[in-house]
Amino acid sequence: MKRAVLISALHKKILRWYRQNGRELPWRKTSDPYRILLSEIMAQQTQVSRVEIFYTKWLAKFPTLQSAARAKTREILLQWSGLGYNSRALRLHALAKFVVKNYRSRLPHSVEELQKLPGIGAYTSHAVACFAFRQQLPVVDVNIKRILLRIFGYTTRLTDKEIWKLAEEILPSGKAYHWNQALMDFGAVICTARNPKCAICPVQKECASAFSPMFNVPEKRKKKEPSRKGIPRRLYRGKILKMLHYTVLTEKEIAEQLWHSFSSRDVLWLHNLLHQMIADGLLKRLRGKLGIAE
DNA sequence: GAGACGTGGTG
DNA sequence: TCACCAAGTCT
Repeated sequence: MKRAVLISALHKKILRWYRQNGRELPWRKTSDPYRILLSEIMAQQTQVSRVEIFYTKWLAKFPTLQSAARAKTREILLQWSGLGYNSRALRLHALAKFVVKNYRSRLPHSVEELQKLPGIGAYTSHAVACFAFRQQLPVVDVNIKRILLRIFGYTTRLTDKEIWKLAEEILPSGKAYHWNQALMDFGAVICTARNPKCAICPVQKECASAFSPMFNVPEKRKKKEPSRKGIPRRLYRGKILKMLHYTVLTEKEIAEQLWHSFSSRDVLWLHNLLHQMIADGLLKRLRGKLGIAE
């Protein structure tokens, strides 16, 4: 099949699938760049079904970029609590303050300017430029990457640059918004990471990997993450942050809440962890105790 | 560029 | 059960 014919078929079939099966998501009904940005930040490494809940709660508390900019760090972290990757909340807070102060509360439109803002990388900058400002740009997230690699049958590793180039090449003229949204839904529902639904896939005939037994083989074995007493370090960070939402504690008091018994080496380990959380802007020291950052 | 970063769902 | 996975970014 000629490439142009293949791409045309993909456009037609995937866009039709999307019209019939696309998810109804709150940020697809708004043109407010702040709301669209919020949804994209929240969706980073987070399932959309969980984002919806936090998105609604957040907007009830911080309906505008200005209101988020004015908020205390404690309120920001409290609203984010439970969603994960708490640094995203801090970066969004910093972004809001910066844009209110330097850009008259208006988000920049260009990918280049967006990407200078905290918490916005390649994916989010393109997503905001396309979804909020309707620019004809490709978007590459984990879904779209997976779909493209499968359909075009790439077995060798592609660099990020090559994937983005491919995404740009197949962008249907004038339909970037719906195409990008369609691909992400398609990846979440049909072309899933494990057990993709090839049997009901609308582009089964166009796909180089349909029914491939190579699915379900993890790409790379993840190296074990740092942990203490069998509990990953990042879980400690989450627990500690929640502990300190409404109070301040000494390092010893934190240790007592974490562990039934602990050694001096455990205390040193905890001290270093807290030091890192302070460096990350999550916590601060006050009168010998730890609390949420200002 | 590999590793760190939260939390909850899933096969 | 438990390792993988989820609209990535930063260092």
